[in-house]
Amino acid sequence: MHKTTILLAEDEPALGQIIKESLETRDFNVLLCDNGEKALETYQTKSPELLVLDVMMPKKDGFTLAKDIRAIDDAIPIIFLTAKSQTQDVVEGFTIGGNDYLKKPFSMEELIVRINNLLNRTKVQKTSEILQLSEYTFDFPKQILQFQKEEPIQLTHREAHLLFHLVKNKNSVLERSLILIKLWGSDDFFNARSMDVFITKLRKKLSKDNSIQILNVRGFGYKLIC
Amino acid sequence: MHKTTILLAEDEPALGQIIKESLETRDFNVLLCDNGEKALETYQTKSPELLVLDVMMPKKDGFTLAKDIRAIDDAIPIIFLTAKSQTQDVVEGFTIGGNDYLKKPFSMEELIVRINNLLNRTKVQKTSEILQLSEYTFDFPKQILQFQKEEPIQLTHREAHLLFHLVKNKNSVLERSLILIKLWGSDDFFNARSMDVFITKLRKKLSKDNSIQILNVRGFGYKLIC
DNA sequence: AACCAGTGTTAACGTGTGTTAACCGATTAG
DNA sequence: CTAATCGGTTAACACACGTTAACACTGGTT
Repeated sequence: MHKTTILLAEDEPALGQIIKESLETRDFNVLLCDNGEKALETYQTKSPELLVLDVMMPKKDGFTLAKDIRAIDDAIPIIFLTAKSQTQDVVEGFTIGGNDYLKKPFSMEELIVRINNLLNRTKVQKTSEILQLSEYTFDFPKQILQFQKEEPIQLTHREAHLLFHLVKNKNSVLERSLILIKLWGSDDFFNARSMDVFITKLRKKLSKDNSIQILNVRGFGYKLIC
Repeated sequence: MHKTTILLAEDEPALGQIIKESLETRDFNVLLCDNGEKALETYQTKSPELLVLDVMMPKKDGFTLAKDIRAIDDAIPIIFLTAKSQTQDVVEGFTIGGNDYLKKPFSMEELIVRINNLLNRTKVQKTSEILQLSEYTFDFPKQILQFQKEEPIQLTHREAHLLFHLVKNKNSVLERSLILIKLWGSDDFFNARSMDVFITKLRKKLSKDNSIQILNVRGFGYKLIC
């Protein structure tokens, strides 16, 4: 599965690391830079989808950096992290287009909310949600599974989601309880039975290619190998 | 020059007055209400362009109020003012669409930035109600659906509205009950059957391009993908 | 008034999806 | 070896949704 890549420019190492880790637990891919120049380089080489920029930074401050990047890409969402001392006028001038800002100190929840907010607005159909599974093509948004050039199989919503999570964690174990909570809302006996049924269904639908297998790891969960 | 009208719902008189005056110096027209019910009334009679709602209010809290108003208008920007105690989950659930939130205490600059931010966004989005759907062109005001250069298909009022909401939420799930309340006024058995019929009609009319599909999400609603 | 076309609702019936149950085999602890 | 547990499979089931057609209502036309 495609992780959204976020460029984080923050010169204070401790804070940068905390934010980075917090975002990573939320399943973002985070590129941490400790000054504006590095951030610009990283932006150009790694093409992140969203920027979180500290305003006060050595080498190149957040606003100047944003200006430079805006000259190349005027759509990418930018979130500024500002200290109290920053004058409001400057901030305001930048809060147009895909921009937002957060005043330090802020909670991680606030940052995550703003990130998701901005991402939702600029979200376009992600080609990366069409996944290749050996000889199968799995289009998650369309809930379609196609073996080679055969007639595509329409998956149900549940099937698609379950498969999606399996693929996301392919070749590593996906915990039962995790998926039960995510798709069914709670890990109880009945939901677990229901999930078994869906595993069976997916196995059948994936049976045309025997290099793909959904393996059970007793007591832990499932592992999709391919 | 046209002043933007903002509805401010805040039960604490002192704070409400401060916010009102600050916004007025920024050339906004402010309608101050000290509870949710009054705010709903004011909304209906005065048609403000943006809402600033305190979450904790007597009579009708900010979230409930927002839900009610969203049923009528799903585009109007809403900013919630939340106390620290508010759980982040609830807040997050509301920070979609035209919503944002501010945690108390906040500075006036912060509020003004967010207001301008949301106003700018909705302005851009509002420009065109002629929507492109893969190979189809959908002119919502004219209720016309055209596939490539073929003869345009005239949609009925209901069809156009239903499609409009699907398109607006494309690639994400549009809740059944939401649309039932918005288009039919209430979510009951018969309206639900009626809606099914319209989904069928739309599917037929959109069938020329099979990259467009209206997928059902059992128990939740529909997802238009394209 | 009688007719008609267009629109939306209701009804009847059919299909699809997810849950539950029943039964079974496999694995592991005692 | 035996019992307990976990997972696999199939089928039955309930109910959400799909489809078609008949019906009712509206407003316009003759």
